[in-house]
Amino acid sequence: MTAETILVIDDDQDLRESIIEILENNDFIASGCDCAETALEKIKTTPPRLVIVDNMMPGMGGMALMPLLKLDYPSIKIIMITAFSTVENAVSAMKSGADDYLSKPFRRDELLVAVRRNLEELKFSRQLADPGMDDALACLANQIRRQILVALTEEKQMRFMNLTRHLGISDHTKVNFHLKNLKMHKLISQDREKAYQLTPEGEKMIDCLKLLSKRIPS
Amino acid sequence: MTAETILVIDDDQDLRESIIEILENNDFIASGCDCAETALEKIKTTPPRLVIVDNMMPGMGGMALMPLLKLDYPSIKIIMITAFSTVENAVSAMKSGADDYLSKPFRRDELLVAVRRNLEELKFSRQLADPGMDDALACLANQIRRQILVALTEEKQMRFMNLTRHLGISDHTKVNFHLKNLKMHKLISQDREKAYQLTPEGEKMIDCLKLLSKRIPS
DNA sequence: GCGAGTTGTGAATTTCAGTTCACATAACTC
DNA sequence: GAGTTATGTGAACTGAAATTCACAACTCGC
Repeated sequence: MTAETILVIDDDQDLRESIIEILENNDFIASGCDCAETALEKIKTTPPRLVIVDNMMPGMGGMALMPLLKLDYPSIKIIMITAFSTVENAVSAMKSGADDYLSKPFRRDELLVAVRRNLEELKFSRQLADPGMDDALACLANQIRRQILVALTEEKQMRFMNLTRHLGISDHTKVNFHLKNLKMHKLISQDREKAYQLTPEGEKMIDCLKLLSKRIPS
Repeated sequence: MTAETILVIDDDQDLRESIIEILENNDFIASGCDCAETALEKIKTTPPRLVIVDNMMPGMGGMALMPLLKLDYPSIKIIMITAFSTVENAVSAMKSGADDYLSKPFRRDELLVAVRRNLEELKFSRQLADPGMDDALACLANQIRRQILVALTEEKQMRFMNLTRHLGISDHTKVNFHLKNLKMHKLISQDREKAYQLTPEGEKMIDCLKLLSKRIPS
């Protein structure tokens, strides 16, 4: 139902218009911009689902545009296209936030495959309302529990009182409460020596937190 | 304090040992494996901070190893090295979970730069215990609020009753409570027409949720 | 202007996470 | 084996989050 809008940013008018034509012939809603600066203006009023951006442009290049875009509109997918492509360039594009990377010249079906694949990934959002996430998120929404997880990533494993002192909490039963909570959610486990350690799920959580901390400014 | 351990996975013994030597000369703790299968065993007992893996190996290749590794140990950084590198290969390596990508032959300082950069990123974890994250996480730890955010990403903007019906909630004041909550946390805003929409922060949150939903199995 | 639907507020109540306290058992120290 | 530290449990208490209810203002069609 909602429109699959795509913005094509390229200073080469021929290429830009031919990409737009290909997209429109395949039932996408596409529009174009000839430079990164006007693209940013345009996105401010009508943010697209996906952006196709050329690397080499007068003014701000695609490589500089991507971090700006990801910062303000992290859900917009970015496909970078570039003429003089090298491995180094591709790697740094992906690290700068590109979701896909195409070398010029590319075939029309290469383009369409990349576009469809990236739009498909956006559909993930349907799952977000899953009530199963309540538990996971509520479990992390507590500073002490996060501190415990962090302590265990750093020290691999710790005993009870050891951990309590490490956190600087005088009431050991409070720590115990949160340990039980984490254990119940299978984020940490305890061996015969009574030492606590992260489970694989716990490691995943820490990884999630890392991602979040990069994205939540505050 | 905690050791910066690195595992080098390469079937070429000469290259593997020379990489280990470079790393050890620079105060890292490095060890090696000659294939992906034994690497997985080894990681199970002593997980490293970072893995350097060759793409082409007899048995499981580096490209197949990465998703397995990221699934069980998402916090381990992966640097892929490969002899016959192409742009396509680099792009697909990054999409499969590589954090960096080096083409053979590489200079020792290229290797060291990549290793140091990736280990540096791991230090992010120090921030995770930040109490400022309580708010953000608590706000998301509620199904109704997540449903609202998802609805607004899909529909761009919605009025009050419209949204309430969309969620299938009979009591409109309940929805109002969560809307107020989201508004207070600046994840959504309301225009003069009284329609609600996501703020840029709200978009970031949705993006975070998307990341989480990919990683939390449940 | 009237009636129906929309959008909202504030107070009362319920629910549940988190804290604190009092106590118990194991483990270790000398 | 007496004393001390480590580890843990259960019940009572506290407060914030969430729900429900009663009501009010506003807007729109007619």
